[in-house]
Amino acid sequence: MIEKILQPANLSMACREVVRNKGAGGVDGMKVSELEAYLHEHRSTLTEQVRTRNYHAQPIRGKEIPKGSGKMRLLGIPTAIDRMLQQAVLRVIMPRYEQAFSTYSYGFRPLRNTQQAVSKSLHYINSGYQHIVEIDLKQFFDMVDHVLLLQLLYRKIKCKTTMCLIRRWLRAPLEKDGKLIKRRIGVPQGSPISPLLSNIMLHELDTEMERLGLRFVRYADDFSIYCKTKSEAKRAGNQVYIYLRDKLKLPINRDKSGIRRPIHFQILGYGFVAIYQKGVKGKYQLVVNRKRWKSLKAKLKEVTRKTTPMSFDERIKKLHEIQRGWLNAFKYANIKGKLTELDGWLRNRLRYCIWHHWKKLERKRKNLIRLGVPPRDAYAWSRSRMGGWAIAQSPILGTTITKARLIKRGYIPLATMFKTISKNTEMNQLFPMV
DNA sequence: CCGAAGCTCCC
RNA sequence: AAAGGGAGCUUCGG
Ligand SMILES: Nc1ncnc2c1ncn2[C@H]1C[C@H](O)[C@@H](COP(=O)(O)OP(=O)(O)OP(=O)(O)O)O1
Ligand SMILES: [Mg+2]
Repeated sequence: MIEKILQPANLSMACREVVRNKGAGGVDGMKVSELEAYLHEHRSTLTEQVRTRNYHAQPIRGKEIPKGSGKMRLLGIPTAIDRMLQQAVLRVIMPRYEQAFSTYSYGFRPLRNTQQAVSKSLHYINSGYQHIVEIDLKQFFDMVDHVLLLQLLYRKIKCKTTMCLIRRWLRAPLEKDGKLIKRRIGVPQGSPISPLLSNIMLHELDTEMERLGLRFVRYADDFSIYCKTKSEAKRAGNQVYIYLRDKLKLPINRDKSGIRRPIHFQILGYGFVAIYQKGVKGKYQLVVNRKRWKSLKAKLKEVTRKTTPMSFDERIKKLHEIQRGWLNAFKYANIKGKLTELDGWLRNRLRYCIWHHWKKLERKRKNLIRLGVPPRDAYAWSRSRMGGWAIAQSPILGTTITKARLIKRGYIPLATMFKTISKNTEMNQLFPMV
């Protein structure tokens, strides 16, 4: 197996992956842009070192980054060379595991996405499984037990050299502000193979849940179990909790875990609301959760700030990029109404930018006249002492810089873009060609 | 089919 | 600065 890993073609592809990620360097300071040259020069000595098990993984560089809620996430950044070798290993061992993994596991896996996970969840809920055990593991990557993991790995990987390589990556110390820290547990958040390793660990959990006959969806360390009754849910949650604690040595995150009804359940950025319709009872549909709406709004706000120096066309272009990306991520949610609401707000933001862009009183007056305001009123409004945001919401801009005019100018509202995206994906599902 | 850039999302 | 795995979309080039 190690020969397959070290094959020139495999190494080159591994190298390319690392280079195109454009990540920062590790403890040796080698930039990813220098990696290709390094490989050309030292490929034979490197591969020989690996083959003879004389290759020693370098320490990983520790770097704290903020994660949403004021907490920090400790990244473990391996050197460019280690990242390349890990990519090479990954490309070889990933397929061997893929076939074994559960169909209900969706995170970190090729050809699988959040949409599939969420659809499965919605399907369970709408089939009457509405007591949901939600579990998130505490500090998941940091808590993975090396010994246990290596045992699990050995079941499939009999190649000593490959195992040796992986063991050394797990054992590699973490360098943080000049000090080397020994690690006995944890897969580094930042190593190319870590996500796969984490799935190998939790594959055991998947197997156990399947054995218990549970309906579940797992996305990395975030998983949910769907039950018909509350007592069933309690029992399932307890069994799984015990299994994680005793067999896998993984603690759960008590705040993010519990038993929920669909309306209070959130998964992968989505939420659920009851379908309000005659003759339909106990069915739910997908919406986007509050947090994601907030972050979208914040992003749109950022590019429609008068102080952000950008031309109107640049703003539109930027807005479209953000809109397209976000809408494609949530195209399966029922969010038309909310989008229309946001569109109203966004139009006012744009009016605000335009008004501010006119700057001079005279220009304001002339532009208002050009847009059909009687000269007297135009004069009065142009001298108004109201703040920009108040003006933007006032009827004067609403009737002059109209929705139609904004659209003519090239702006595509969220709701419109959403419709187009939905239509296209619908078409693509019917005719998967083109 | 391959490559570059950009944007979004999940963990 | 800040790493990684995965998914989606857009534009451009071969
Ligand atoms: N940028 C990232 N965002 C979220 N998770 C990441 C990221 N990179 C790697 N991961 C991996 C490592 C995490 O252990 C795992 C689960 O993420 P998450 O539940 O958000 O944090 P956590 O389990 O490390 O801490 P917590 O105790 O807050 O749940 O996903
Ligand atoms: Mg967690």
